[in-house]
Amino acid sequence: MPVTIHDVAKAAGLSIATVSRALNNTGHAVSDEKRQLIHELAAEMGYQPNEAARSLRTDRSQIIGVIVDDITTPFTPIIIRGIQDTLKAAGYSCVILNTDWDPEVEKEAIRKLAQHSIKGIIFVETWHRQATSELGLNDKKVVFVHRLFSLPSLYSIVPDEIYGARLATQHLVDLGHQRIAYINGPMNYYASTDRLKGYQSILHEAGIAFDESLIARGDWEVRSGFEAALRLLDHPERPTALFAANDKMALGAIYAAQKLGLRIPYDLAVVGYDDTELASLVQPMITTVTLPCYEMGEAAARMLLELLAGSDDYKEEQRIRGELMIRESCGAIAPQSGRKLKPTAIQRRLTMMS
Amino acid sequence: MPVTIHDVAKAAGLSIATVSRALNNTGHAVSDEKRQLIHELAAEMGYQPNEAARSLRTDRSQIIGVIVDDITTPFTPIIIRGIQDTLKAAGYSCVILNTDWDPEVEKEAIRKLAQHSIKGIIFVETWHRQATSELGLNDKKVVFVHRLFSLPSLYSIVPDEIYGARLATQHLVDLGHQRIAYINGPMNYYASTDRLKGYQSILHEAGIAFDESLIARGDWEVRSGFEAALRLLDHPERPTALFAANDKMALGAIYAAQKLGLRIPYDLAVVGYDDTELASLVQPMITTVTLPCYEMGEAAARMLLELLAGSDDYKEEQRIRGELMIRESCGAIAPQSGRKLKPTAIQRRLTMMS
DNA sequence: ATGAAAGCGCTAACAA
DNA sequence: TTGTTAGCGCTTTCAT
Repeated sequence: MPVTIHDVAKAAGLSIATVSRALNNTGHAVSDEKRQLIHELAAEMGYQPNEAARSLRTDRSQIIGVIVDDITTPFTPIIIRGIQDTLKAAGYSCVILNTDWDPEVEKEAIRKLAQHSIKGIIFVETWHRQATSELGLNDKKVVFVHRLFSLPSLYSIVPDEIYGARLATQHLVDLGHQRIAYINGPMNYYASTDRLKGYQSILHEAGIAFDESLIARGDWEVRSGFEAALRLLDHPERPTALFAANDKMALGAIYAAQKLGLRIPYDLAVVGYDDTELASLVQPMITTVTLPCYEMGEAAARMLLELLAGSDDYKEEQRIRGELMIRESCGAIAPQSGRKLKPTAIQRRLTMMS
Repeated sequence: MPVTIHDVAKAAGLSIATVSRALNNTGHAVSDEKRQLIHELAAEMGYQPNEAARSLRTDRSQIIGVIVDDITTPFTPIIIRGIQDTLKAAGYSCVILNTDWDPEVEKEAIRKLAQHSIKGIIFVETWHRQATSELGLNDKKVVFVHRLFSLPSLYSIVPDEIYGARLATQHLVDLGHQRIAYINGPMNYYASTDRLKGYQSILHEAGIAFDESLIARGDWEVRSGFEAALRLLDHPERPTALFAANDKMALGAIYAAQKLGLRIPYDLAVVGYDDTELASLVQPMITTVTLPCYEMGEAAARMLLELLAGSDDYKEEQRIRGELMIRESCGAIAPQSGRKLKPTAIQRRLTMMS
């Protein structure tokens, strides 16, 4: 039988009201003496306030719902960690619900959360965003992270795809490349359209004419990168560099180049995107741009915390920047590039392996 | 203002008790007519029972706590999905808490869960198992999944490592290999000791003498597999096959072989373990044994459900079997192996790529 | 500064 | 078959 506030009150010879006040650091005055006594007793007796009773009474819990579409992607768990760490520091816990891209399951999840006098909800990569307006969720605070398809919206955190693509492309330009091919992802992803924009903007700034024939489209998978690169490298004026919209397609491109007898990075420099584990595991290790998942999670949690704290100004969509991870596939650390960068731990490891 | 049971009762012209009984399918009799009316009304009004009130009253919630050590491994999210899908079908939701291998955080997590009249807890890969006995968790049902270091115990679900290693080794033996090297993981993992046992048992059954000089140890990372294989392949009687205790080390071994000018799988057949995404992404694609994460999650959830249903017989540790994924690195599908297997979709894809 | 008491929404024992 | 009611453990007015 768990110890209740009554047990503590009895032990202290005080009323439950006083115990509650002492323990909750409410504004209400409690003499230091009794407060101290109560705290000691509570700790000693192992008193754990019953959260169900507390939230029944106050209609607020310290729980945030996190609804994710797919917990098995490489990105989602990291976003969750960012959210959880930030929220934990503020005294909240998370209920994580996985919807598996099923709008019905998502509705059900929202219903579940609504039952629990949840304070707010963070949607991760959620498809069925329209959920907000439905389901009497109006009063709850809602934040979105990592929008994949839907329109830009208030209260959301997304990666700065344009910036990331600019980083990648600029790096290739800095390395002296003029003919830079680009393998894009499927059309309906923001990651595709924005990364293309970033690529184009750097080309423009560098005074390099945009060449449609240097663009191909894949479906994020290795295979599609392989096939796209095969076509791209068949170009009469073969590109000397290639930027792929994700690491898997970059890997496919590397395989294609190797099949054609081209050496990476000497005959073709390759840069990927996402910085998935893959990028630092394969040979050559892939230079890539990080998707700042952890930071996105943090930002989402912070935004929700602000909302919860009563800040009622509209929150604009917030873009989080990733960074360039220079590794082997781009040639930046190869001796003949003319530039010697201080090798990172990963780069040193690589050197020893090859 | 959310609609309560009182609102429904008033609308139906009945007492709240009747509404409660109708909605909860309790044993208590309710006339079909009123039951129907109540259900319609509840749906129409969007009635959501307040879970806090319900669990305050009944001291039981439909929530299961899932405590994981590291949500960012490739395995944990899949285990979670297995747990969640199974539990959801039984009407439970999960609270997922990530401890980041910190025993203090774990204690805190358990405390948090205890406050919420949680029904049971599933620990995933948890280091600090001793938690069970502490913290007044005695009355709660607890199940463990994927023990990494601790002793075998009741109420736990683990992968059948010995079986998996037997699968891998037998495959190599079937392919005609006699000198099969093995790269093990760190000593303190069950995955290491048991996979070694499986390897040895097949050798024994095949009448192949165990040769200590064919064994090396890595730390699960690519680099260690690379170095281990370099040593192993330097053997006067070079092994013709190599089994690595995980996919990353298998990849390292492949790199080592390639560096030595050996062709995979012709000069060296390689089999990995875990079936991480990596295994089907690299060239050559790695033959490997699956770690049945989803099934382990399912089994854990089922075990907890049984416990919750009142089954009070002790549950022995349950071992879940993975399966062999035949791909390129072992030579089983190469023409000169003398055996032609029906290629899987993945294998077909691979053929097209090489 | 402290206590008494109401009541959050619900379930279940008891009455009718 | 239905209704009345106590009370789960807590916070928070209102008294004192």
